[in-house]
Amino acid sequence: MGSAEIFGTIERPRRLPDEIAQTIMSAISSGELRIGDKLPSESEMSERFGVARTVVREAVSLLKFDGVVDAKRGVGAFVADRSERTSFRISPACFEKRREIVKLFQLRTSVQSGAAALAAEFRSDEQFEVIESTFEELVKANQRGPEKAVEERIDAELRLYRLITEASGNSYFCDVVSMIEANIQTHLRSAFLKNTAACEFKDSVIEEHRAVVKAIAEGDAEKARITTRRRFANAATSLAERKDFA
Amino acid sequence: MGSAEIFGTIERPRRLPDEIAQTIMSAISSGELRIGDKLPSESEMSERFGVARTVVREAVSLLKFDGVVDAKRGVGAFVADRSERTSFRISPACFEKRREIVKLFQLRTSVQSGAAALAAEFRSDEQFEVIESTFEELVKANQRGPEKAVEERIDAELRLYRLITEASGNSYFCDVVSMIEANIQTHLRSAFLKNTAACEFKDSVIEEHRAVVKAIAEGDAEKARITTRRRFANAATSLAERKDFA
DNA sequence: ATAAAACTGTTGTCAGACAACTTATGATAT
DNA sequence: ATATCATAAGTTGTCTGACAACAGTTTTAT
Repeated sequence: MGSAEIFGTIERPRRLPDEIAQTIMSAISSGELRIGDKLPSESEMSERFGVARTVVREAVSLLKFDGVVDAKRGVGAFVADRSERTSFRISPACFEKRREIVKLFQLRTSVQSGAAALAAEFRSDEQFEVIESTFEELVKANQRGPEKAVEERIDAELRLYRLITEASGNSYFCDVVSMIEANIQTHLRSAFLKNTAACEFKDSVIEEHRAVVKAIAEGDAEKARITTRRRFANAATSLAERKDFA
Repeated sequence: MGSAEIFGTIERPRRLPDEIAQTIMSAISSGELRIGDKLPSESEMSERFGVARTVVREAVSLLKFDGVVDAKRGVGAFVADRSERTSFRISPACFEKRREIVKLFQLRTSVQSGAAALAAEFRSDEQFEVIESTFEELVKANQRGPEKAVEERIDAELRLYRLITEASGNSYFCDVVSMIEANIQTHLRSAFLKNTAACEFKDSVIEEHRAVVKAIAEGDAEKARITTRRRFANAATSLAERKDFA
């Protein structure tokens, strides 16, 4: 447990453009820069931040690509309307607070249950075979005891729901889920990987998984939706009840 | 209707870095560049594409920011694992095909119904008042006839579900929904705005909206989820049945 | 008074340079 | 021959300066 405190959060060598993009972005979301406002010129920002103009350009280029700002040659760069945005991104900075993770779990639950419903409807037989065998792996890992097969268990769990999502036939679900999943996982892992796994190590959890797989086997979209939601809602609850959940 | 064919899709002055980022991105998603592969050096790409290195840098910087590639100084840039990605983005290029819009509708349905459920649970009374009055505006606009208040009707509809999403208290839902919404809307608008609106101009639709609002009023999360899903699933169906849906 | 031209400011692109860093190669010492 | 160290080459990160393309404003010429 102490290891988390010894190392703390790694501080990777931040890139200058990312840093500046974040700065501008927070100025926008804080309301300091409102919709339609003109950003300072690249030269001015380069002076103000004390970096080269190329760095500022890269930063602004990120925001343009996300549709956060809109630049007109010869005029300037302006804060775009929120509805112009073309990306959804999870800022790593938000993960200090447990509330953020709970919110991500809510979104995950919603999306994942929708994916399961589609999977029940549109899966191919080949896809289901892989899903079923992955579930069997999960069961087997679970039988080996709480301490032993932690990694295998988590791995099988992740694979299972990734496969289900892919079976939905909708790549948008895959993209959203994998992104949320990755964020939750990394930030949870670094904090208390084993405890989390051990805590969720119950037969009732396996039964919840089984219900999902069964619903998909039967092609029952509605049941797949409900069972998936139940599973993830319970996961969120058991997470929220952890006292070591900083 | 002809106007859409006369003008076709606008071709805005593409930015070079965006173009190159897309190129690299498609090389990755097509499997030409696999996970862990090293990208050509910036100098080499700048030669191959016939652009300055700064342009290539901006392009790569976009991909780095999205977590699609990971660059190490002194070594090179490598294709990252999919799970490292930190953004979900809808590529505008995908909108030629109606299937893509249907897929987006599926995701929208899932997310929006989850947001409605949360809204039913956590909304404040102030928030509900605004939701209710917006619904009243929608009803009023609807009563003015199919041809007259098209804009008002669409506007009220958008506002209504934006408010509901905000009432969920989870900003992630807002971000995802507003992004999907914007994409669907713009690409639908340009094609056949009025017909779509007129086609969905039925009292039954209003009743579906009313059911959602009622569920939120009662604080019934489950009912809010179901009614919202029904509404959006029907919208998707009526869209898919359009013969002028290119 | 009006129209054309020059000027200014901004974004987009280009070219070259150096710093920081990693890896591989070759030289040197044992 | 082997191990160790110095050197060189290659790559990303940053800096500097310049010019092109474009929009808006001011000045000037008719």
